[in-house]
Amino acid sequence: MTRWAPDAPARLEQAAIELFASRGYAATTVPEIAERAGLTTRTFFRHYTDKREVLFLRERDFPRIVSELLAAAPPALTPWGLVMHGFETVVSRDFDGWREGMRRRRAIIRSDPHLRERELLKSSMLSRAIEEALVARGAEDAELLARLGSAVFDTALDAWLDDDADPPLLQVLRATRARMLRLVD
Amino acid sequence: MTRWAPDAPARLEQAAIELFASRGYAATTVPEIAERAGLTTRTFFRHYTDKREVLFLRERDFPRIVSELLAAAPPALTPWGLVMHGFETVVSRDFDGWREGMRRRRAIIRSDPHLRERELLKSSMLSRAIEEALVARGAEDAELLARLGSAVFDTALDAWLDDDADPPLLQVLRATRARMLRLVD
DNA sequence: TGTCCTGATGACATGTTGTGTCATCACTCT
DNA sequence: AGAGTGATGACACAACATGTCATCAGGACA
Repeated sequence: MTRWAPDAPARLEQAAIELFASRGYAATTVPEIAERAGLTTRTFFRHYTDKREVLFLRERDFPRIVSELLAAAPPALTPWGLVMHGFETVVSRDFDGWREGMRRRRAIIRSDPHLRERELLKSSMLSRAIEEALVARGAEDAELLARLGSAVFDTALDAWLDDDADPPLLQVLRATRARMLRLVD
Repeated sequence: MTRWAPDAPARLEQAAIELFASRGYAATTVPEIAERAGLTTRTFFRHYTDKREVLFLRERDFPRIVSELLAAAPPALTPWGLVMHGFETVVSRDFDGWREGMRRRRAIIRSDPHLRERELLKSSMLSRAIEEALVARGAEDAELLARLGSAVFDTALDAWLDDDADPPLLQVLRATRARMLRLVD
């Protein structure tokens, strides 16, 4: 047990989500978030580089996770199969059950372009991690593959969050991948 | 002839590019940019909502242009053909010749995550415009098509800027589209 | 038991970004 | 000539973000 209440980052995240949801992102200030978490403004900025970042605590590990996943994947896969294998694995492990929380978070993010911007940067960093993992395995066209994979994944995620029937995300992802094949020529 | 020197937005853009290039994005302040353009800080923020935006003056018209292009495209095209038709048209009209300017701008944008973020938002807004144009023409899977198109376009643009042989962007775009077909399964 | 070290936090100061508000002044329209 | 328009200047100010030093609980170790 440490001297301070533990998990300052998580407490700040929780306080921020509550305030953003109730009075809006732009209308809540960092001092307000810090106070609700029982901390000071300065401490907020020690854990998060800026006000937007507090909504993306979970995303911090994504690039590393995907990177490890791709490095450990079966060697026989095609490059595109490898990319989709990574997404399918992480999706089966980490996503189902979080749907409601993700919906709430998405509603906040959609309410402000600054948050949308940060979300796009996170997605782009994930794409970059995929690209590097592909290069490490000697694949060609890593940049294009990573971007296409991200496009399919992001679209699947949106469809999953919008679908009130709440199917498994893995199923939506595979369907989106198949849709893509039918569309392009 | 107006009372003030014309083209305040363009002058601010020019001043900003010069300062960003010489001393870096983070190290130049808005008052410095404004002074170099012969204007005040307050006037800078009248023309640009924030410091990042000054690098994206040209992007303002993109969504409208693509939108009009897709609305006026031949009706016989497949949805994917329509998306790529839009990119191919705009690319042939507006891009060749700007390569050096775009390379300089890209170097600045890559130097700072805040600028990269804004660039991603612009790309996303373009994608959204494509999606809406597709919906207006009654296409299915508009979101996925727009995202895939953007992925191909962004990748082609990067390859074009990196290729010292300076081929026509249209050619690079078509090659990227073809590469994509070979990759996915 | 006492001392030193460590690391998270608080306290304070400060620079930068972004906005609200009102005044100014050249130009235009009538 | 006088009223209206619209871009800009001037000023005030809130919020964001960072640098720096002080504080203080707990662990390591003699």
